[in-house]
Amino acid sequence: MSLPPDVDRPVETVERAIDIIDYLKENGPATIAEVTAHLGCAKSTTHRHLKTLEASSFLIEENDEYRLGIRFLDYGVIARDRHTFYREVKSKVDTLADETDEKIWCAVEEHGRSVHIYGAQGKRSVRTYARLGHQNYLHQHAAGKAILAYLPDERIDEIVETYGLPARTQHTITTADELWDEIEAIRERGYALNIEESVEGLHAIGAPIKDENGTALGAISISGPANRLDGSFLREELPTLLLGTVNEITINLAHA
Amino acid sequence: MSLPPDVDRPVETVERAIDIIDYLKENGPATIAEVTAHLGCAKSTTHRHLKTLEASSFLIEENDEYRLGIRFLDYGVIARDRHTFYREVKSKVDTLADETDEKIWCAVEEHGRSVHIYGAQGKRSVRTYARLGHQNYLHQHAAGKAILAYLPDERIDEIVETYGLPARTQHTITTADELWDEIEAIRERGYALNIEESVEGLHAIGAPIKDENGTALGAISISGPANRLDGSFLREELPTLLLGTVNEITINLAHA
DNA sequence: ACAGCTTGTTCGAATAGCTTGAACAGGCTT
DNA sequence: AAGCCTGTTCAAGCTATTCGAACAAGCTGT
Repeated sequence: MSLPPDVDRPVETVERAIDIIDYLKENGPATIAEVTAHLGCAKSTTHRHLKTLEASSFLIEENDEYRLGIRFLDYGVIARDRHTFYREVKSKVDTLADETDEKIWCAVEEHGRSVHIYGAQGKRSVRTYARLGHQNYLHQHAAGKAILAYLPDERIDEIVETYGLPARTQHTITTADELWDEIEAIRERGYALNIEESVEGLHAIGAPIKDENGTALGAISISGPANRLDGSFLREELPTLLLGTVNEITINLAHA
Repeated sequence: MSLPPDVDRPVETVERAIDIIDYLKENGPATIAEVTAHLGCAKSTTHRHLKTLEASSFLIEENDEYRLGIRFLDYGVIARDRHTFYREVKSKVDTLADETDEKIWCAVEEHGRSVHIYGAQGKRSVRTYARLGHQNYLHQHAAGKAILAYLPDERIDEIVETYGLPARTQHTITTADELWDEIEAIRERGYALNIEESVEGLHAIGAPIKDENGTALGAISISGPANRLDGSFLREELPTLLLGTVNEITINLAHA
């Protein structure tokens, strides 16, 4: 139910419009001809679709090229602001960034994947592929694994079955057995570690934000270079700090 | 050309999908029944549309209600990052916020309206209706007026004709004559003032970021309470600071 | 406990409208 | 000036959307 549904008879015309949007997202601004070649339909069809999407400012035409409109930000920001704990989390994430000087992310789960809804950088924080709004596989990073470990077991199975366990580095968990061992460990510790599983040379720690039933709503992670985030700093100091923060958030949520 | 086009024969099925998305944006999560009532079509039609949009994670179903997916953030952030000067502007905006302790916004123009693509708050900064991604009328605020003043005259006419000059407060400019006088003044000064024209008790100053032809690509604004942003601070110190920053950005853009 | 209300979902038939492909207008280059 | 690109328009055909009824399932209240 919380995975993208297999629709029996989807609205194909809308699927085509989404295809256009996704193409422009992946490939940047494009001409009608380019989009037509991608869709494999008549040029006039593409034209009509592009103009329809442009009328709502989802697309913008510039020099005979179409690109995504900044309008998408509006929808995204509204979706984010409506998340119950976004406001709660934002200030705590900022504080953590100040205290640790590292990169902090807050991620939520949607359709069995994680999306970064807020990030704050400390003074020394690294820049990785991670980006606001970016979708990730749950098993590939600290916040995702923290979320995964606090979902119902059947849900975990569903997710693994749907998406598989694609690798990102040579340290990424790629088998169900490894994953269940890891989940076991996370549940005992209360937090997840990412030891170069998403990016070579990057370590991270993640802890879940749970609802009243103990199910994960999202997670917060601290990430930084492997040499700096290591030893007792990674396995004692940071966990204490992070779990404290997450605990505060959970309590505030329970009384909201 | 840079206004939302009047499409002769739009793809009505896509327009319906957009209508659904807009409804959820305005009204928050809704059930199929509620969306159906809004659309005025058969329940099965709504169902098929919702499921199609959910399959692409644009919508998320939770407890028999549909809401906007955080996925929109992804598209919005990508659209923003592709703007030539976003990176350039971001660090400067952060610096301005530190230096002034006030709220700084960067806006770009799309389809004759302005969209906030980045904002930074100083320690004392106020919170207004302004929001990341929010669309505004150009004539209603400082950044918008700064953009408007540095568009070609015909373009200004087009925009006024399309959107009119709706008021927001009793100080908002509402006639074309007033607007042209204001534009004249902005062009002479090099920056725009907003004296309670968007929010009662709020003053702001805005300056344009121009391309090599002198046409506005966007603008940066500083806003704060009327009592603090006033007198020589508003009309001398802040303009010097803002125009300096904007000038730096323009130079950097010219050599990018 | 059962009836009556919801809710979401499925399916066949009809027709609305999407797609097509050709033709047109305009701007470049050759 | 001819050719070849663009983007755009239009009529005709047929696909796919829409409709409305029927179904399953979950509540509510009698």
